[in-house]
Amino acid sequence: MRRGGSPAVPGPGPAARDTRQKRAIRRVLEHADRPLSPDEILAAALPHSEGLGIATVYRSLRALVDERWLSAVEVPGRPVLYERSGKSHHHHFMCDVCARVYEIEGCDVSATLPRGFRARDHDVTIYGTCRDCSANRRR
Amino acid sequence: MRRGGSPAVPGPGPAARDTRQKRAIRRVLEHADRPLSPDEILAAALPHSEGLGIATVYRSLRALVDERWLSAVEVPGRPVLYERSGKSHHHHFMCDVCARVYEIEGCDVSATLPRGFRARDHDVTIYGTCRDCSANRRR
DNA sequence: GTCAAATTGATAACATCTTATCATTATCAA
DNA sequence: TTGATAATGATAAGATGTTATCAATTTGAC
Repeated sequence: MRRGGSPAVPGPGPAARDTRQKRAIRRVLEHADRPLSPDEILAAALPHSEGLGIATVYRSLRALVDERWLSAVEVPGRPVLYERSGKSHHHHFMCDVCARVYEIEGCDVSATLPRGFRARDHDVTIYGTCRDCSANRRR
Repeated sequence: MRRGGSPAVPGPGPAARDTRQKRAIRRVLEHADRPLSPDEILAAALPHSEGLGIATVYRSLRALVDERWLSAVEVPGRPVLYERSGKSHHHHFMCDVCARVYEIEGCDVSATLPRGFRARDHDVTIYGTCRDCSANRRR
């Protein structure tokens, strides 16, 4: 059970200050109900931190991933998304219409690999129409 | 069973010539045992068509996808790969070591989607170590 | 063989996403 | 409050993948 008290890096590093920007970004990610892109995170955090810049978002995301507070979610054909670490095993649903990515639970995968292949992990992405977009289209 | 005699575009377009370059590219894809990236296709086709350029590879790939001779395969965090169309339903395995992508058959997925979500398709990507890399590492 | 025009290859230009730079500002231990 | 310095924001620069440009070449109907 790899958890890493401190990041894999040597020393504990410099100070690490608690800023309005980082608080806003963490806040957004704590309350997100789906993985978010850096742009979405910026947009959602701006109201809590006027003037927040995209560079700070990227910097904070990198730091939060390093300290394992965040996990990167990669979906085919989209930029990397971010979600809180430590969630139970789950997969993702990408809406054809709005391109948002949702988490889905209870997904079973069974595969037989060729001789000599060893599996370490897997991703499942389901494509379709999300609830909002189904409703808006009335069909 | 959508097959499209002619591409979704209006007219049948201009001539369409049979060139050494296109033949080389089609040949590579016909004999590939896994989805290939544009760079891999260029490298594999070069011996059959000296001086072949990457621009021609991209042009040809686009044309072949348009006429449904090729399908694009998207894997998280990698450039788009291409494989022959018309293969039976299958998924992909990406090697952690060499980053090559293989096709795998016989993969079952079952998921329960939230109310209002409708699935249209799905992708499964399994990560691990391929046969070559397992063998080379002797462990 | 001719020749209009499709195709090619080299490369510049784009698109997109991410990181580096640096002057300015904010943090927080003392 | 002070002050060393971490952090920020604007933006340039980088990385990567793909497309456009255009002169030169190749194709193929005649």
